[in-house]
Amino acid sequence: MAAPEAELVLKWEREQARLRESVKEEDTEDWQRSPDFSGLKRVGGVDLSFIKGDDINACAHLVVLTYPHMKVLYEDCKMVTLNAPYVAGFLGFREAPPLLQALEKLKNVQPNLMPQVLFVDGNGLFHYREFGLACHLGVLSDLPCVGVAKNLLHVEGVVRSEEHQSQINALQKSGDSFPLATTSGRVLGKALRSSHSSIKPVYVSVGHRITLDTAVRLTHTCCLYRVPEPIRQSVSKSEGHCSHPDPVRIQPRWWIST
DNA sequence: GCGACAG
DNA sequence: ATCTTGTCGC
Repeated sequence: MAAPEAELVLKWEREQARLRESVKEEDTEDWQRSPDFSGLKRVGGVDLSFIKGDDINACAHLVVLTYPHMKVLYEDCKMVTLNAPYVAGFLGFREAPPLLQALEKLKNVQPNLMPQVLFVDGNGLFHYREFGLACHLGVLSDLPCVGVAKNLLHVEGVVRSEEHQSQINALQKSGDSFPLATTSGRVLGKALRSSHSSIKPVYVSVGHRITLDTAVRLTHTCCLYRVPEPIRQSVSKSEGHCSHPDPVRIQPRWWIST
């Protein structure tokens, strides 16, 4: 019951190591060098959303927004069935295939709307083996990608310690950040206070074809709220565009006595 | 040894 | 990831 998982994980680890070699940690686009990102017109976001008791069926969502105004240019949502289980550290094998399909579809129907950078819900290089979902999608699509996680993954000495909490408390204003350094000293990501109204940071890391500093700066400019608009709109738009098993219904409020 | 562990 | 309910403040 638990045994077959081990071989799969070994196979996945080898695959991650192989794909890791293709990750580009540099700014490969002209707009990335510009102080105000001039030349950047389209930013994308991808996400999978689930319904309560079901962890194999999901809605794969892709949105493309204008930059810098964050107006919707394109949105696509499709119900998919996932083949791989959720295992922390191997999100890519579960979520990348349907998201790549969505990108492929966009390329076929509206190639002119292909995003110049993609925001991914999850980590990039800030990962056990420096190959999170954002790297996985980046390498396989060859699109610049930024990983933005809402929760801290415990990577090589980076943990939710009192030290970490005090660093969070020191983030005074939107745009402030601190590096996430492993025991060996390598900075794999940054915790960013992305909005004025939220003290809880997001964890930004390189997915592909972008530097960490550019990724953090770009993420900040795409945030109206804590979560960058491309990802936030993917999440919220999934309702109403995907088929839900049951329509909303009124529940009897049994706790009210009459 | 046990638990922690993106979505 | 997803569920739930109220509460607080601008």
